Amino acid sequence: MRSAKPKVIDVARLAGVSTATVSRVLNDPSMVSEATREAVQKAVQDTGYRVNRAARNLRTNRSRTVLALVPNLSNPFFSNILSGLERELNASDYSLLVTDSSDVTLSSDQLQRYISAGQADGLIILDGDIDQRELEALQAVLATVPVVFACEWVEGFACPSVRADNSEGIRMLVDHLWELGHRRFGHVAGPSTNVLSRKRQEAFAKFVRIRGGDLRQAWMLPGNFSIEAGKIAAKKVATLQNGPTAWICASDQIAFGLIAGLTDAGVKVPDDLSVTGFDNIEMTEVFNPPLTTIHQHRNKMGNEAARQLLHQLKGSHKVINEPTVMPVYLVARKSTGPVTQARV
Amino acid sequence: MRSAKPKVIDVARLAGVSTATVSRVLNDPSMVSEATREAVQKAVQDTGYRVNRAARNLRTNRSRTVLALVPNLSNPFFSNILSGLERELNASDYSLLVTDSSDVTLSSDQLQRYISAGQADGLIILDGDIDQRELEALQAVLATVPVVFACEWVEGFACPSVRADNSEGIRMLVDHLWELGHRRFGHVAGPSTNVLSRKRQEAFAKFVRIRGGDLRQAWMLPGNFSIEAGKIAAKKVATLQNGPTAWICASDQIAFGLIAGLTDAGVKVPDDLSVTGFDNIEMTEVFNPPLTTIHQHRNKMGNEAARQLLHQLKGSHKVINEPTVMPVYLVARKSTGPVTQARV
DNA sequence: TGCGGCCATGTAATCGATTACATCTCCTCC
DNA sequence: GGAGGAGATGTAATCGATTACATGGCCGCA
Repeated sequence: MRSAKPKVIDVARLAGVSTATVSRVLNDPSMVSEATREAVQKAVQDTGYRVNRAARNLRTNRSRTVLALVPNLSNPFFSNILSGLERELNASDYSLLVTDSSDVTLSSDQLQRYISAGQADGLIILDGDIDQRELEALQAVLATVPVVFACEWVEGFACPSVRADNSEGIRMLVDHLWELGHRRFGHVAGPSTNVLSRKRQEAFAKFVRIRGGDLRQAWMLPGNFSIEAGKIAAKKVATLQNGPTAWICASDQIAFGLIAGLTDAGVKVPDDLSVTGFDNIEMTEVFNPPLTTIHQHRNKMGNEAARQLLHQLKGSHKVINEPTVMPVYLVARKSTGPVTQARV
Repeated sequence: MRSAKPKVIDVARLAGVSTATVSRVLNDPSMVSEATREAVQKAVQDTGYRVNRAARNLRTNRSRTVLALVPNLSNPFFSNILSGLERELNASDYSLLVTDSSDVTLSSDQLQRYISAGQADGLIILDGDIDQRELEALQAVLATVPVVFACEWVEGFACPSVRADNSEGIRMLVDHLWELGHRRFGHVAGPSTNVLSRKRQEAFAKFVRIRGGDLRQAWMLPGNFSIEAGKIAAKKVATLQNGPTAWICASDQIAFGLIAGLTDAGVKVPDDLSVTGFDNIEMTEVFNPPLTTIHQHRNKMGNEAARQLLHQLKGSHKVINEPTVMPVYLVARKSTGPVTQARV
């Protein structure tokens, strides 16, 4: 082990040049003649030199680090997006800092801690549930560093975002069910404050209406994205007389809970009722019955969000505030089937 | 908006003191008289001052940041641990940097990038699958910054670690099944390179033997932690004549795949065979049948790992290389039942 | 009274890079 | 032949904190 960490000056001495030249080789090699460049690169190798990030950050006033605000780190839903983010950022030599936005009330304080302190050059927000006060803090941040929403977003907040085509996903489900003969549709929603949940619910109403299906308020049940919400909904669903033959749930978890609850109540899926989810989480495939759902490329959404942020960070400040909408795919499995004649 | 970010000097002027005093108030208030302290704190408030991390890091040669090496960020299994880490670190004003260790070959390079560059003061490794060359790089790192393993670990590598009591979990499952009357046990293992997998397999053999059960090599199937591995195992299991009546799987996913495969083959769980998982992931509860499995507090493991790292970072260099073993819990559900008389 | 010591505070060096500006060399072109 | 410009490199200022060392005031004690 070398006793002390080598510094630019050590590299410079070994290569017989000045520290400025070493720095140039590291940051913009084209400025330096080939011979010098090679000599410096060799010296870097020989000394095992690594730039001191803190020093560079101080001087350049950048951190080459991006902060991801995740609503709930322990929710597997987000890990895929994180993975996509990380890959893309690392490829550009950026690092990824993560924080749970439900943790400390995000608010100005949490954000300032990272942004004003210069710990992060940009922000990727996976959380659309931001209250008014926090939004104001965010507005202020927006003036300072680029921000991109991924997956979720806040309506009316002028800022680039990457999201799945939630509406199209619901359309696919409605069409799929329609073709199976279903005419009465029910919906179990996610949390009413959540933007994904609202979009899906709106799309549900829209496409059922377009198709000319029977749409009733009483068949649109509240919930949140949890299994528990599905179970609760199941109690209601099991008692409905002449109710929907097909239930579109705002998440796979809800669908799991709903199906589990229905099974307990003696209602069979898909024989008696069809049920669909949304997200295509890993378990949908082995669930019994395997769940018909909508797949979104969460990894790619992460990639894309990172790319958009990097794009802004690398200077071209033409910010596209138009949302980037990623395609979704219908995955038809066994939880949906032809409408039962007895129930038409 | 203030035109420029306030700096210590601005705070110092406003409070009528020197920058040194401001810094003292921020870092060790006890050194400063009460009157001055309050004046400075007020000035900090009034200016909206935030320390520049890069400058502080440069001077103190610390980053107040910890790097988590995650084998596969998109695996939900790790998100819980991350969450625990993050919470604990944030409470001590540390930040969490994450990187996917499967991403770039971790190796010296990836590590150096963070550690030698001073981007992280410590390392939390969630990945036990580290090859020999990488281990050497890691040894070198160990001399520089504290390292803690969480959940997984590398055997024979002298370094603190936090892990679940894998062996005890398997014992609980064996005992649970034994009491249900089972005497012939099978195991579907995880990847052979994985330390958790090996521990669980060893424990399986050990406790079946202790109980006096029938233990055969042919009943210990290879696999990895995936659903797919369970499905593959199912093909084999379905053909066994007079085979095990109870199957202990190294992960919940394997159990899902196994049960799904068995169901397809017309074998009923738990009527014909009992099956258990390991981990108690969220979906176990709604799976049909609900899965008997072992629960571990992944969140708390994250907390504990972070605490141990912080402990080292905060100076008390008494490193406990003894692993910290966290308790696990049996969650008995419907995938296990009394042994079928016809199969005893 | 005077000395030693403690406490609170200030002055200025320092961390390790990047980069504005200066310098020097070598060409080109009139 | 000389002005001017381009290209390569060096010198030294700079980023914004922390902290070693210096200073000054005050108290207690001989």
